[in-house]
Amino acid sequence: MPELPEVETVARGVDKHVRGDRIVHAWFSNLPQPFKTPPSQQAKGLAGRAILAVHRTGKHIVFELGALGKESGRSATSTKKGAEPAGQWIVHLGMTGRLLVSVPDSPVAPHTHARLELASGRELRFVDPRRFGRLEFRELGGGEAFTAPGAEPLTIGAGEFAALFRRRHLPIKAALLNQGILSGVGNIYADESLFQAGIRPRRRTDRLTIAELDRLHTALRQVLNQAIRLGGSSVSDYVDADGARGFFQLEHCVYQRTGEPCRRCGTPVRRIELAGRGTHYCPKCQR
DNA sequence: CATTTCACCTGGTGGC
DNA sequence: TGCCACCAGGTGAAAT
Repeated sequence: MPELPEVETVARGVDKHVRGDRIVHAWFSNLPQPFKTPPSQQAKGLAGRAILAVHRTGKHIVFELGALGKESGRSATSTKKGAEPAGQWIVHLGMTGRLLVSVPDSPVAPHTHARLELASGRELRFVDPRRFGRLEFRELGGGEAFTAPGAEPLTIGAGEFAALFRRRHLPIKAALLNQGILSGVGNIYADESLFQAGIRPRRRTDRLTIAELDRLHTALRQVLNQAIRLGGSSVSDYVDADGARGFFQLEHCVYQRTGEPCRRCGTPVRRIELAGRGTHYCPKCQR
């Protein structure tokens, strides 16, 4: 489910509900799959922490956590401004992960792998049927704060953007999906931005002109920003922190529209396989 | 090295 | 109704 716009939507929603709250108790399933840090270690690490803020980096949701101990840190510690995060909880949603803010007595969905009980009485739940998601806890002694490996698509400039692709020899779609180059772009927004830019997914990055890379830079940011405004794409089961669906799927021009007429020229949308992923494009509008 | 393929999982859909 | 093939928002390890 989750690419940059969906992850951004979830992170904003979670932040709104849990910023300033405190984790009273954390429960984790004991399956091997969705844990980058062993569940027992996460449970111990999270209990008692204040949640300072929640934000997105690439496709990761990062919880900035306060220092442990000092019950109800109201007195002495409250005066120091901008407390440094002492730990981080990092959530990657994989394909089917959901992060939901619930009331504690609401029914627990199948495939719930984490439940964080909060001081406010709310409960934060991580649900992930396919278990491609990842949960990680980091103690921040000195450094080691999480950073996404690739460039942020929404803030990168046109020149830097073009430079990312200059001397590579892979299809542009494969490059867009590579998180080490750009972080946050996935299958939907790769296809949609290439359509907006009029570029075929198989074109090799080192054969694209500066003008084409400029178009792609503009198209990508435009597509991502509009998707964020619409709360992301709910293709099958994606929902935000409140369980609400997004609406950008109604704006898709090519993604999962195989055989349907191109919204611009009417030519049937074509589907190929590229980099192991279903890839959709208009053979007339994209060259 | 850089690039490509495949395994990791569950569930929904559509054909027969 | 059941069975089966195929598809799905991602990514790291293995192969080329």
